[in-house]
Amino acid sequence: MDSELIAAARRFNRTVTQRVGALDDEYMARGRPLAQARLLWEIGPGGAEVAALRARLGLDSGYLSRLLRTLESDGLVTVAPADQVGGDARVRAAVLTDAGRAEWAELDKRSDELAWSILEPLSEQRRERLVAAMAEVERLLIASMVVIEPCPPGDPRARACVRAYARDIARRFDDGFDPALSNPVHDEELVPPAGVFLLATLNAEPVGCGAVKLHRDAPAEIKRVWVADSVRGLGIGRRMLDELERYAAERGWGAIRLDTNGNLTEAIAMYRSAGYREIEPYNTEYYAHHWFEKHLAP
Amino acid sequence: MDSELIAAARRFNRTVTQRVGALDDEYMARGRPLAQARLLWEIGPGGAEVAALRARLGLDSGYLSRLLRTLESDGLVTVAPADQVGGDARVRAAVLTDAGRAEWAELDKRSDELAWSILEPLSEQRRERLVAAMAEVERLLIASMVVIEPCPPGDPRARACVRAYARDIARRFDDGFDPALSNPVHDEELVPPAGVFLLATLNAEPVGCGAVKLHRDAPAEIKRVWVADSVRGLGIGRRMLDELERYAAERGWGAIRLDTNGNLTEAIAMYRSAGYREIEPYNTEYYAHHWFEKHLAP
DNA sequence: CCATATATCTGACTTTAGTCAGGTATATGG
DNA sequence: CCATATACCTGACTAAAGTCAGATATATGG
Repeated sequence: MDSELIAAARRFNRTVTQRVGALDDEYMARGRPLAQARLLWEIGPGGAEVAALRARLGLDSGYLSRLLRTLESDGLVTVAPADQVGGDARVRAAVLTDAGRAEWAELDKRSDELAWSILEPLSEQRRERLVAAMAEVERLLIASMVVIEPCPPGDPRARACVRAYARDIARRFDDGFDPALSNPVHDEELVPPAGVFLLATLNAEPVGCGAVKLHRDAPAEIKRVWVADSVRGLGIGRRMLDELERYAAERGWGAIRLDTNGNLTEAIAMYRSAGYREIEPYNTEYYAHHWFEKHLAP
Repeated sequence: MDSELIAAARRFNRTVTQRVGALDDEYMARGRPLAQARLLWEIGPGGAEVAALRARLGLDSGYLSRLLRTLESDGLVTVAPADQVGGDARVRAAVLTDAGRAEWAELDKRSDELAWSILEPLSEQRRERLVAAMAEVERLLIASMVVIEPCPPGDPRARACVRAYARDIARRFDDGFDPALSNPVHDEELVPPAGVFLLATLNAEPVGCGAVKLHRDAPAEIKRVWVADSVRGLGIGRRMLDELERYAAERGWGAIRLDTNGNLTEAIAMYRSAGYREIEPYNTEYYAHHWFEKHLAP
């Protein structure tokens, strides 16, 4: 723990978060209780399902219901069954009324004003620097908020990642990707003690995955490393790799391998920079052009 | 208003302040009501006067009193007359007890932990980048929070600035600074309509000043431009200059002048970059080596 | 000494935020 | 069709946050 870095991060938390956060709330509230204002904002011009609002704002179901009733009786919102095709009749969605839309537009305007009130006193050059630094902080904080945890491969979030992974490689491989031609990976192989499936999430949304098979009497094998576009370039892939290696090393494996397609150039660069060395083919994977191995410290 | 910059600042406000802010509060609270925790934190190991706490936390006087009673009855704090020499017997100060100090240390530790929990998931390189960007955001936000407003030259904050200004130049001039040798500036000259004194404040603390005399039938004259060390390099001096020029221009003056000492090299550079041109001496100021003038657009 | 201002305090109050235990209607797997 | 789960709801409650009108003691200028 570098105490200078920590001190700087603390100063930032204090000055920036507290002050800008308080300003933000003040601008948002407009005489209305903050919870209501936030809810109105979150519903937005396009409306939102009640469950989604609950998740995004982290509210108690009863509390949210009551807030919605208040906004409804103020004529800002209507709550009605969410009529998606073939939808679940229990699910309801909140939609802004005309008055609600006007109020939302006002909040939007005030949000712009707040942002401008921060930038306005600065010279043009400093404005640009501030915005660039803000963007950097934002991206890196997002990176630091990504959590990597074991997850059953059957979990819907895990499935969604694997599907996205398949779509991605189908687009990048020269001849597409037909799972039938590729060596299959079975769920049981990615469940302890045979292996593990790790899921990367950002605010509970899946944004990446990776798996390792712990082969008996053979090096461990990495599979399905994928990172969503939205969080690429933030070091998530590398962290995933580290976690998978650590998992294998902690269980006594001394080496770890993987195969990959020649078109995945950034992935290959990442493997090399992470200490992987190219080796002779150790399997007959149809889509593989390169095979890599890394020795693991015990 | 550049809408791209605004959008970026808004994103920052939302993601960063809301999330980090919420985390911050959570770490701070420790089962105790947040207001109490914040108050305990603000009192700090050195103690603090009640009035100072009220100002810093922006609390209602009655509310603060009650919070202090609660902390007192929890054995964390004692409130007693603030015995400064020759002090005001009404003023009271809060001081942490041993238990309070222990609790404060715990909050301090948790603050470190929170900061580290943000940095920890990142690679060393990204940590450094994040901290650098945080520092940049912080500095520029501080710059943007400085407010420049007219202030009576007799106001204690104005007096404090002028004293600091005199101390500063005394240190920088080759032969010190003796006000008796310098052309005097009287308060009445810095009060409308004869002129104006502008005060720069950061969270109500004075951090800079500047004044302009509106001479009859002669160019306006800038005096006493000073910026506190703590906010130097943030463009405050330049903003002060702009405001003074604007003040004179709006009232019909077409030119503005100033004299300065040759040792104040950054100030001279600033005048030049702001469009001032060196002219012949227009007064007999003992400490002046350079005289500048700028034409003002109507 | 008096009138007025100031620093802090107490008491009485309201609003906001949030929790928890059910209740109703719909969905789902067998 | 039944048991169980789920999505949203209502009612009853608590704690926290904040406001306001005085009360008390001290300061300050005349």
